[in-house]
Amino acid sequence: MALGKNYDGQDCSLARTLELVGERWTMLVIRDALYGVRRYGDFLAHLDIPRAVLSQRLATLVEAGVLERRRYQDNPPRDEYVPTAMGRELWLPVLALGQWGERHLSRRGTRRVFSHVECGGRIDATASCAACGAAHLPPEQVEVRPGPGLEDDRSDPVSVALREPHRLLDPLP
Amino acid sequence: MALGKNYDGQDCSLARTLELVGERWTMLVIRDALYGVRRYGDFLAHLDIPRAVLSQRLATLVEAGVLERRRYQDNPPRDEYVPTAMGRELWLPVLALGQWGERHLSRRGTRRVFSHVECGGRIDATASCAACGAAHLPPEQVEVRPGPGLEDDRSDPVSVALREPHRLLDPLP
DNA sequence: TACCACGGTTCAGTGAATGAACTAAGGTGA
DNA sequence: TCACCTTAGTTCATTCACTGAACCGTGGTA
Repeated sequence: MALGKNYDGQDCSLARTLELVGERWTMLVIRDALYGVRRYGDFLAHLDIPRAVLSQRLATLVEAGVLERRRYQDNPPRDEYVPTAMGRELWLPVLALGQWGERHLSRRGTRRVFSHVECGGRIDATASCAACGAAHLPPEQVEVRPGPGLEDDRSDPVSVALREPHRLLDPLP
Repeated sequence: MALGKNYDGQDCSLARTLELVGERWTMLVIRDALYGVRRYGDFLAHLDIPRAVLSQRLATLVEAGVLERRRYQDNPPRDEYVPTAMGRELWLPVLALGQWGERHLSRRGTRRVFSHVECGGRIDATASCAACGAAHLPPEQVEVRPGPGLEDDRSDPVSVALREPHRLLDPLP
């Protein structure tokens, strides 16, 4: 979203949520973080987002407790951004929005397939496994792989890595 | 969201979805439509949204097939905006986002309680009934009522009407 | 005839997004 | 030692969407 991020007078959890994650690019940053993207440069390469906007979004999400900024090496000092428990719970709305788009906005086939790591069953828009019936699966138990409708010719390393099947939240190689 | 609505190069259903429903105000318009708001003036009164933005959002949503514009009286000619099947399926992501906000951004208690009309059980973020176990309930089977955390002192007729328990999609009185 | 309700459109001003250029800290190779 | 590279930003002029107030048009109503 953007431009005046406050929906004053809306005593509604949805409005509060959108003030935080409804700005332009924010939800895509969160999706990438759930996919295992952690470094500034990787978000940048994969999203084609203006650097200034990325910096601002990451700072906002860290301050809100959705992402944690964590030092992963000292020489030179480098930080990575990792979803907190609060951030991991955004998995459900992110999935629901994406699945809605798959159903209604995709003329080609499925772009990404989500499956339950334990049984291999497909996962639906409520994060439940069609095969074993497990409901509301957390991202740690979900694997993504490209579907037949994915038409992704991007050659940056992040896009290439995301074309390999991998478990959600697992950091990119 | 807003400002340059296209996330070019993102071959992702989430990005496609956000191009449509991720602009600023759009998701709140959809929420209101699911709550039973149908008329231009009612959206306007309840959301405090600039008229020009509301007009543009309604037009976009109608063109995309999320809302249907429907004549409800001829003298004078008046139209209303009603969610299509496609729009009703946005219930799940809208609920998931709202419930995330209830859990993580609400210091007071629950603002709105969703329950299963058939059994009265509470509904969770995946639209499943905690009491009878029915999963992925459609909005027609869900009732909203104010929760203890709702601190809504708005006095416009729409806010007043929405403070009464009512079934989703049922038009306001 | 005057006025009102509803559903918009128009427009000047504001402020966020964009994208290119620049900065800074630190490592690497010759 | 010097030049150069990588990563992670910041700065800044430009563009463009949002804002809010004013205006418009249609069709009742008093």
